[in-house]
Order: sequence, then C-alpha cells, then structure tokens
Amino acid sequence: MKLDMDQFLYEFEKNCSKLQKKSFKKDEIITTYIAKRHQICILLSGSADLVRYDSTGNKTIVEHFSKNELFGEVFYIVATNNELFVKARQSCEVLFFSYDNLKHKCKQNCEFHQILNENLADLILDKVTLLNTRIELLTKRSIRDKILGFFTILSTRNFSKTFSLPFSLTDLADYLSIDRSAMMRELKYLKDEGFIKKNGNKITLLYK
Amino acid sequence: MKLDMDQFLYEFEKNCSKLQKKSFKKDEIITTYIAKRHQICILLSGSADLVRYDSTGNKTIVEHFSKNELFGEVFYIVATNNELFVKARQSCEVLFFSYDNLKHKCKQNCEFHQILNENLADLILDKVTLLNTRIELLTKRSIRDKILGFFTILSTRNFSKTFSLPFSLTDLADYLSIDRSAMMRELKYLKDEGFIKKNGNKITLLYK
DNA sequence: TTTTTTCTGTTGCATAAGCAACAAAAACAT
DNA sequence: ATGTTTTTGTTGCTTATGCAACAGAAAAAA
Repeated sequence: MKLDMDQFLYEFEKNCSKLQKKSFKKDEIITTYIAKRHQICILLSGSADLVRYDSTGNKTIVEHFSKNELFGEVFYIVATNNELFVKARQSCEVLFFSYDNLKHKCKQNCEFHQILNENLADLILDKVTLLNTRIELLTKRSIRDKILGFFTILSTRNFSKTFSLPFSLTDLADYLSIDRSAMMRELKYLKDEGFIKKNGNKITLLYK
Repeated sequence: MKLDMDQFLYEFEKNCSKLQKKSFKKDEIITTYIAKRHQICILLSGSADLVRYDSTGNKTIVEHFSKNELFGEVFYIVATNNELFVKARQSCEVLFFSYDNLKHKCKQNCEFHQILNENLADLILDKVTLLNTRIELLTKRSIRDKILGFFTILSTRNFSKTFSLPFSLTDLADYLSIDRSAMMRELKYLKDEGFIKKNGNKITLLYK
C-alpha cells in the first residue's frame, strides 16, 4: 500500500503519541545536525533550508526542502566539522521521529509506526532520486550544460517544451552551484543563440 | 537486527530461489537502466562503474560501486534520454531483485525476502550518505576546496592526519568532476605551500 | 500608500581551471 | 622478459566563469 501522507497524518494525530509534530515560524531553527542520533524529519507543510556554516564562517544553503521531503541527521553523516541546521523559510509543520526507535523498538506496539516503517524505504528512495538528479547536474562541466540539463528535466517532467521554473533564478544558481551573474550571462547567450525563449519564469526550449 | 551480508548470503544461497545471483567478468555489462522496472542490485564482490553516454556520444563514469553497494534503476529515475549502464571493472558477483516484488508480493512467502526487506532502508541510507557526501564536495566552488574537503573526510574517517587514497588520482578527478591536470597542478600548489605532504597514494595533512 | 528588502539583469576585469599534448613511471598482460 | 596499457606528473595557452559593483523591477513589509 502506498502511503498517503495526508490520510496517514489524520489518523496519526488521533492515535499515536510516539511521533512528534511541531510547528515553526519563518526563520526558526527546526533542528541541528549535531548529536540528534538518527533523527528523521518529514516536512509536512511549508519549506525549509539546510544551512551550513563552514569553519571560516561562510554560509551555504545546502538543500531546500518542500512538502513531504525527508531530512535529518541520518541522511548526512558527513565527516566534517561544519555547523549544520535546518531553518524554516516560511511557517512549517514538521514530523519528528527516531529512526532507531522506529526500526527496533516500536514495531509491535503502534500501527502508525508500522505504516511509516513500511513506507520509509519509498520515501527514502524519492530522496535518492532527488540527490542523483542533482549530482547528474553538478557533474556537468559547463554552466551551459548545467542549465540545459536542468531545463531538459523540467521539460520532460512537464511533457512540454514550455515550463515554469520551480524556484527563483538566485536559488537555481545556488542549486547548480554556479555564480548567479555568470548564469544570467549564459541565459542571455542561450536566448541570443535561439536555444531558449524566456519571459518571467516561463522557459521554452526551441531546440530538437 | 543488523544485516550481516555474508551470513545472509550463505543462508540465501541454500534456501531462496526468488533472488538471482550472477557473476560477471571484467568489462561485461551487468545491467542497463532502461525498462528494468524497479530493479535493485547489490554488488557482492568486485567493483563496477555506472557509465553514461549522452546524446553527443560523450562517455562519463557517473558512479563507482564497490562491495555491498546498491545500484539499479530505482535509484536513478532522472528524466534524460541518456544511455545508462553498469559495467564490471573486475570480476563481480551481483544480487538482483525487484523492489516491487520484494515490497508487495513475496513478503509472507520467503524468510530471506523478509530479512532483506527489513534491512533495505539501512542499505539505502548508506547510499544516501554517500550521495550527500559527494554533493557536499561537488558544490564547493574551487578545486582546492574540493580536494581539501575530500582529504578532510578521509582524515576524519581514519582518525589520522595520514591516510591513503581509496582510488587513483584519475578517478578522484572524475569523482570531483574536475580536470585531472588542473587537479594535479592544485595538488602541487598544496604541497609547495605546505598544506599537505604526499608520496604515492599516502597523503598527510599538515594544517590545523 | 511608502519604505525596505529581495530578485533580476548587466558589464568590466582578473584568474582559476579547462584543454591539449607530451614524457616518465607504474601496472598489467603476453 | 617484453610489449602494452594505464596512471602520474608537467606545462603553455585560452577561455569560461567567478567576483564586484551597480541599477531597475518586483515583492514584501510597514
């Protein structure tokens, strides 16, 4: 059975005390990735960013999360001494639980743990797909290839040569890990050379 | 219970007919990522590469796999029209099964499916960690930061300022998605400026 | 409304990093 | 042992891309 998150949550709220649901306002810290042993979070509504401060104090937005995405320390056991935390972009609702707990202790007790457990692999798989997609784009060697790779994916998903960007150009540059102004310049070249058309956040692919 | 892969396989080989185990010689194609609906593979021994040929015919090694790593079409539902396949680097043993099958059909039937199913989330989580690590490195903006980031991770894992590289410098450049000669140049600078020491594939960090 | 903040768009300049090409060393195969 | 392939190491040249700095548009807040 495929997990219907909304349905699940409705049932969960009435019955289960082990999982925690919390609300956050814009800019509040949802969780840090230090010493929260095997915590998993599901973003139920709103959006949030995974933010890193490295040893020199530079801030990076590592990931953006939106509805039904997973995050938490389990996913990010990277051996660096950076500060990592998740911060709300807008008002958020978040479901917290312990992965270890879910897997080993509460199995027999709670029906909702059961359902979640059964569907956890699916949820994580979605995440793997997102990560693989990003790696596919990041490994492209030029800004042009990164942009076109991203546009191709959006176009295919939309069954259309025309689509709108899911986030701002500033965020896109960040997602592709390139300089924003360099990206804007490349976008201009792509327009001038007739590869794409763009007005507002609507893009149309003109090739192939 | 944590999955002991070797123990599991020993039992599996005697008892279960649903999962398939196959052997491959160097350079043989293990699987393609087209129309193998929801296939998962576990590499039991040897090593293999995920190879991509894009529309212009360029070859890229997308991922390297080694013992106990997962791969397969489930993980890589990216909307591009590239050819993707996994090729043995050396002699390999690979376990094949269908994710859908595992989750929905064989649950009650086979004890070994059970065990595998219970531990699948863990195995996938390991993969998520690997992917996150790679993204962390790929998003760094300079070759220097990528190299030092990678070295820091190895150093931390090894509990030592000295460690050996897990693969060749050629492969490292590929993993970090940078030009090999540019990487060699940067390594030289790092040596000259006293950040690292290097002989053979042994690296020592000299800072902090 | 007005003010403030964020996002978009553009450009000049400097340089990091890609590319090409080669030779020596090491690893592998015959 | 000898040839073959892969890896390492290096360097000159070129350019793609990062950086800084700015102004106008759009969005958010007051």
